Formats: sequence, C-alpha cells, structure tokens
Amino acid sequence: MIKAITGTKDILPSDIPKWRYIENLVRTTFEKFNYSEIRTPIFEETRLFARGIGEETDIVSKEMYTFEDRGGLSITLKPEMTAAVVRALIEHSLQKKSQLNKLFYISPMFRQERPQAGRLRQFHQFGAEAIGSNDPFLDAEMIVIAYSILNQIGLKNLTVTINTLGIPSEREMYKNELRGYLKDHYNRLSNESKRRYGTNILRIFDSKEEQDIEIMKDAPLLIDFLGTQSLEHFDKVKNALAKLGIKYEIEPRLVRGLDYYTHTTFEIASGSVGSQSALCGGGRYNGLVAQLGGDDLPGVGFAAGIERILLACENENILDFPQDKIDVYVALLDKNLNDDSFILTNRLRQKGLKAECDYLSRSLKAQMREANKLNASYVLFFGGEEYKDKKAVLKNMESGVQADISIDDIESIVEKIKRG
RNA sequence: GUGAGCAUAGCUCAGUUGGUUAGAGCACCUGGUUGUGGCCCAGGAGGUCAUGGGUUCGAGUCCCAUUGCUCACCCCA
Repeated sequence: MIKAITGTKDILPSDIPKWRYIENLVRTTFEKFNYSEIRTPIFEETRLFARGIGEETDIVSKEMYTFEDRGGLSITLKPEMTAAVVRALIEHSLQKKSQLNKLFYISPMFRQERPQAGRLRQFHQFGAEAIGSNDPFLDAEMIVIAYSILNQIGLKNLTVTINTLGIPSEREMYKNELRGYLKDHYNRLSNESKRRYGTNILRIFDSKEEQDIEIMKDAPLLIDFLGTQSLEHFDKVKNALAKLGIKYEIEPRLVRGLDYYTHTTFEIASGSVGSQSALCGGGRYNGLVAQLGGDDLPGVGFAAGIERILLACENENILDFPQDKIDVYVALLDKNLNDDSFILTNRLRQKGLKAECDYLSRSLKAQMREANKLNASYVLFFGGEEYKDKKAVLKNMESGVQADISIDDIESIVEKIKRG
C-alpha cells in the first residue's frame, strides 16, 4: 500500500468543518484589522531562506526540504513565510505603493523534522507581516490578533510570553558579556549547556539542570545592555498590552530560533497540547528587508500553527460541529423512472437546494436509511402510485408529516422545503 | 540526528503458561411481507494477526531483522 509521506496528513472530509471554521475566522479577523491576504509560491530559491532566516539556524541547517530542479537550481519548500513575503514585497515594490503593508496568509509549510505530537513535516500556518513601520503598537497588534483568534476559537489555558532582544549591536555586546561570565563556570555546566555555549548561548537559560539554574541565577541580563530606545519600545508594547487587557509574562529566555528578530519577540502557548506547546510565535525583524536586498524597512509578524490549535481544541473538547444537513433526498420507488428521478434531483439543485438521490439501485428501506444518515430535512418519494397523477410524496423527516405534491411545479416543491 | 514504546477487521480493542475453523463493540451491507428513516431484532460481508526469517510437533502469542506508526530529546508552529 502506498501511504502518505511520513509527517504528512490527509485532511479528510470529516475534518474539513474545523479547518474551514478556523480559516474563516482567520480571514474575518484579519479583515477587521485591515490586513490583506498574500499568497506566495510553495517553493523558493534555497538562498532566500538561507539568507533570510540565517545559515546557522536549525531550520536552515537541518530541517529544510531542499532539492535541485531539472535545471540544477536549488529549490526549497517554504519552511516559514516571512522570508517569502519579504521577497514578494521587494520584488513587486509594494512599499512604493503604500508605506505600510499589512499582509496575512494561510499556507502549508514544510520542515523535515522527526514528527511527534503537534509537529508535522507538512503543517499549516496562518500569520501576518506588517512591513514599513517601527511603531510598537504594531508589535502589540500582532499579539492582539493572534490572541483574539485563539480566544474566539474558545481556547483556555493560554499563556502569552514576551521578551525583547533589542538591536543586534546590543545583543552582541550582551552575548560577549554572557560568554565571559560563563567561561568561569564552564566546567560546572551540564553537557547540553556546554554544547549550547558554542551554538546558542542564550538558550542555556532554558536548562532544567539544577547546576545550570544555579549558575544562570547570577548571569548578566540582556535588559541591562539595552539602550534607551530599545527600552522605550518594549515599554510601549507592554503598556499597550496592559491597556488592552492581555495578560502576559516577560520571559528573558524567549529567544526564538530565527536570526532576524530584533526588539519584541512573543509566543502564545497552550497547556492543552503535548510538549510542543507553542501555538503561535512571532516578533519584530527590523533588519530583514534590507538584508534581503530591499529598502531598510522595519517589520513585525507572527505565525500560528493550525494543527497545534486543532490539537489543543481536541484536548479541550471544543470545536464540535453539528452534522451537515441536506435539504432533500429523492427516494426512488420505481426503478424504471431512474432517469426522471435524477433529472428532478438536479432541477432541485439548480433551484438552490442541497439535494441527493440514489446511485446504487438500493431498496427503499436502504434509501431511507441513507436519507437519515445524510440528515435530510425532507424525503421526496418519487415514482409511486401518485406518479400517475404527476405527483410525489414529500415527507418532513423530523415531524414525519407527509403530503402529495405536484412534480411539475418545481417552484412550489422548493418553496415548501425552504420554508421548512 | 538521538532515545523509548507500539503494530490483530474500516475504527477502538480482547485474544488466558505457545494448542483445533482468530473474537467483541462501533461502522458497513441485507432483511424483519405489497411503498417509509432513527430505536430494536435477525443475518451477512470484511483479517496472508505489518513484512521477512528463526525456534517448535505446533507461533497472533517466543527470538531476530526490516518497515511503519507513536511519544520524547534537540528545535520549532
């Protein structure tokens, strides 16, 4: 049996209502905030991501789906959206048409990691990018939008964490200081932290090892290395969130694994999923547009994982949709009239009804069971004795009441069914 | 990339110290008298017990390998 590629999932008809609900909610919410949808290709030149996300990040160094096309060009399935949106903005000079571009997307993403709960190789994100302004209100707006969507879905158990990374020069200064501090304690660090010392020194703050926690207690803090402007930016974000009634925690360890972040970073996590608890993450990226060859434009954005949101929903028992209904099932009594029944069903469909008929030459009982399974509001019995008088029997499936109705007068059949 | 666990019907799972034709519930199909659903009743179909080897008189059950899935680490949505 040929099966779907590891880490990919079919979204089956029974799953679709949930997906559509979330997609609709995402679209209407973004519209309220005046974001316009953007769609970019599923793949890009590999160097876009290498340059945009950072060669040394985990995503680029070990998780990308990269291959050569027949022309020898290195291509990568998009592992995240920001670099692609920025590329499109630059390529089409969107910043010339409007100083601030507020864009949103819903799209599949690809990362070749080992799958686990809440982690797939093809997964779906919705998210936004606001490019062209350094206003801290936009940082706050990202959190507000994401939180609002999760909130409307009905998720509880959410925590918003924020942090600031300042600007690259401040961060470099700080990392040097931290490196100096940890050098003296290097031998006492756990093996994992020793590794991080070389790769991603800030993540040593994340360690759960007792000796590491002890050491990090007295470590220098990034906040002490931030300039006035960075501090003010962060303050404005915090104040905006407070006034909008969004509770947050400041988490100095929230660094995020993408190189392009500056100033604000944030994450919304759920206690209702497994160990991959981040439903949403984002931050500001003021150097990225220039780095990808565009004007020196500030930007901020976020992405949320739809599968993780659905996982949280499942564990919180929400997003339970009522079964779909059809308006009418045409039950055929006389097999010789199969053609007429099919044509009648299609007339009803043309008049706007959700109508179904039998395609399996099944017994009346079986047809009725089918109508019931389809949650039909009405059944139209076609081809019985009443057919001689050009009539059929229309039955209300809820009340059980049934009456003859003229089959030539489609309008009145439709009328009656629509009225309920 | 590293580690652990699991693999029996479409789904969720039983299957007793290895012992005849491998079971249940749900779902599916057909019926329960002339042309009527849900509930109920009767019956039916559906499994090379993941695959390949091995041990044994005998393997769904024990051993090995392979594949797949799941969860966790790293990291991230």
